[in-house]
Amino acid sequence: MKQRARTDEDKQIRIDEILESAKKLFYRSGYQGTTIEMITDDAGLSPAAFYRYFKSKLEIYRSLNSIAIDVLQKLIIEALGIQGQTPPEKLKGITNAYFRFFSENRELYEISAVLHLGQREFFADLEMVPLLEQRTMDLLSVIKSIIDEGISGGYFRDVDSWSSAVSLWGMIDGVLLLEVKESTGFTGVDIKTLVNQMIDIIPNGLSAQ
Amino acid sequence: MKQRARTDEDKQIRIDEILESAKKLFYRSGYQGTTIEMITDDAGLSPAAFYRYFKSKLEIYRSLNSIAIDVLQKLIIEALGIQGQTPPEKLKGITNAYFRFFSENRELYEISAVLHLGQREFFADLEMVPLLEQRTMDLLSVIKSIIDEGISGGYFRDVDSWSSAVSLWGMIDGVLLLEVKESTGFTGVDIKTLVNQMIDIIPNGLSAQ
Amino acid sequence: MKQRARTDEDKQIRIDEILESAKKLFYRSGYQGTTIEMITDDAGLSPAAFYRYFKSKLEIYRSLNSIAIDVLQKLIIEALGIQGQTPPEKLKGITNAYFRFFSENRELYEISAVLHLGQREFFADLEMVPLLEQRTMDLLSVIKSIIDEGISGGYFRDVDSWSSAVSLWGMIDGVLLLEVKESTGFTGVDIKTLVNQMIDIIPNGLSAQ
Amino acid sequence: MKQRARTDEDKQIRIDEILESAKKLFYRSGYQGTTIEMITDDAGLSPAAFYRYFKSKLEIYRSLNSIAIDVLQKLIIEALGIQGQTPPEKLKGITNAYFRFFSENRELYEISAVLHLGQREFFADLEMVPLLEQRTMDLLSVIKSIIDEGISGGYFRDVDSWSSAVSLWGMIDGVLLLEVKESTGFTGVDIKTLVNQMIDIIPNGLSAQ
DNA sequence: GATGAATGAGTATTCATTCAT
DNA sequence: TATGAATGAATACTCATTCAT
Repeated sequence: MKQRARTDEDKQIRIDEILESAKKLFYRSGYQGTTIEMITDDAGLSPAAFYRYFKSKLEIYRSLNSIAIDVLQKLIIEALGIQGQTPPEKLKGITNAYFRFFSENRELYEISAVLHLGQREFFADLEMVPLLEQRTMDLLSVIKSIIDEGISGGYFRDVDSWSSAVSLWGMIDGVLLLEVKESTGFTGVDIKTLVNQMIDIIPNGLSAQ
Repeated sequence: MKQRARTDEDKQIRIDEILESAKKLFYRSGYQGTTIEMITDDAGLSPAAFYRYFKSKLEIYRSLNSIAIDVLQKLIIEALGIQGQTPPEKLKGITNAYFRFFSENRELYEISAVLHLGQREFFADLEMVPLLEQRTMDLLSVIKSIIDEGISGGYFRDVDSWSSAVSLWGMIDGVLLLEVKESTGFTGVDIKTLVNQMIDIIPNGLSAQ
Repeated sequence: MKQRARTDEDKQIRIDEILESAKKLFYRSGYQGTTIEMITDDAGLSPAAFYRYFKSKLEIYRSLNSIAIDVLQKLIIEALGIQGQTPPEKLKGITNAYFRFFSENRELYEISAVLHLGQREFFADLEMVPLLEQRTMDLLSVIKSIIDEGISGGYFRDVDSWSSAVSLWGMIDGVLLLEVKESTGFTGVDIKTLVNQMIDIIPNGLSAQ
Repeated sequence: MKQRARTDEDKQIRIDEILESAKKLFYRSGYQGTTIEMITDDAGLSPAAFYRYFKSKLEIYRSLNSIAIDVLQKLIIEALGIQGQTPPEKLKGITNAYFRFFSENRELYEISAVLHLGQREFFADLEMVPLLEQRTMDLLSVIKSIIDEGISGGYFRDVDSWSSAVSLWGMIDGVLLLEVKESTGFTGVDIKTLVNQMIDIIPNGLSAQ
């Protein structure tokens, strides 16, 4: 039997342990492939104990999504906090921030960006969707305003800033997914190279002068 | 009771019916959300009959993946068959071919590009993965050779053609995923616009002259 | 493994076997006290097989209630079918019919009249309540019309026929419940005697002339 | 944290609080539907503390049964305490006393008369059952002696007093159960009317002179 | 004496797959 | 060949009760 969590601090530690186990296992085995028992085994608890800390499997999944969004947001804010950047530098900064999120928090990345693709079940959870959409909109707005700033500053040509922002977001995510799909393995190109390639193509394009 | 499949042709028809049902249902309900019984009900068969034609649920899923990649390959070959295209036109053609695959074969697209993300189970297969990888490599090689051709023909600047090819592939996929993730809905930008935006950005970049 | 139910007749037999097991066990152990496993063990099946025949535990419970009501109704119709009865004889006939239902179908009696007392859960099942209420109203209407007939025929004094009918129904049920509560045991009076006593008291009262 | 119960009096207060919570919750949610945690939450205690005062869930349920029968007995003694009543008046008094118990202590009524019907678990108790039976016998004896007194005093005809007593007890209970079963609702007759109807029928019967 | 964390034993239900006919 | 009945193995979640502090 696991030592009891007596203080509030102990309790938080216990919650964190469970979250950590769940994060690892969701990443490794997916949502459906992870059972409460796997999580509690990993955390050294009985399955029943899980329910003292989380009210359902979906709830812990949701918690991890929230955490993921917070982590990503913090990285992006940090990237934009550097003074005196030009709009192209800022775009590059955001791309790198997302890449950092991906590489330093791979488990959270997959949980928040990958696992629910094609799982209607999650979208049935009405609580989570608006949160995710709102956060995504926030990020897209930031990108849009950088593009606008770039256009009026003469850095970028006069593209439609909103659809460009959305499309860029998709492109970035798509490149990172290559690693998830293990395409980096069989193509023999590491993800960092691919991201850099994209960072080069997006502002400059492929065309010769 | 369904009539018996006596000839090989009958058998193929039966297989196709099952595949059709499975395709529809995997798309609609996801992999886990689709049961063998749902598939056989839809195809007008008994659950047991399923196992005469496919050895497991995973196997039919893999078959659909194979089909998907065949369809995509055919569309790409078709796009490249047009005579007298410049390399930029060819790249655009490939992008559009993939987009056609996405819009005209949405079910196959999701099955091959989305549903198994985050499902290790799928990748654990020893037989299927090399096949899929080989097919992907073929497509990437085509893109690479177009880029090479573009570079030597003075259309493109001197980028690394292989990593550019891989990275482009990811970018295209990422934009299409925006529709899957229903991001087109809440951002209010339709997928065609996003693809066009990308088709503009990839050769030309965002930068002003 | 149990022999398979191949024909429709076999299937009905299987359903009946399961119903029989469930009836016995619900009677013996109550609703909550009976598990699907107990039922299928008794019927010689696996728990999973249960769900081919009934969609849930509540559904089989509901089926048994329906059966109970049908049996009771048949007995009452039979009792009233005898020609040339006076209203007091008819009332006595109904009481005896209910008593027959009780003694010959004790399990169904408890399932339909006892088990759901004090279990809010059942009343949450919106499908069953109207059915039970409708059938009860039907029976009460029959009693009421007998009383009316008795009053106009000079057999009974001028009581309010509806509230008398309802109240009589309660009184009859209450006496039968004495057996359920095992009060007949420790009081040393058998249920038949108690019913007869009631059959004497209801028309004649306790008072001396 | 609840203050500690130091004196015996404190302890009794604590016990009463728990009983009060349990009474409310058993009535509201039934026996199975009530959890120890619900009770202790309501009483402002920890689950573990419950077990200092009661040895099990069943035990507190039984305690409430004991209390119920005490309350009922007191009301009946009170009813019979009125001087100069004839036997018919006494019988009516007892019926009204039981009705008062029902309407003024509805929670205890349901706990003692309803909730455990069909729950063998409850009757499996070796200690409680004799107590309840003894108390019931006491009440029945009182009724019997009133009937005897009525017979010898010329008020009642010469019925078997013991079986009449038992049967009357059942009839009274049956009418009250109509309210529990919510039959008063759909029949549109209130319980007071039904009880009065019964109070009229029992001495006088239905028959015309 | 009091707490609340921890758990064992349970429960209804699901589903890919097999097998008797 | 085709069927659909049958099932083993899961699996999320619950709750009375215990126990370390």
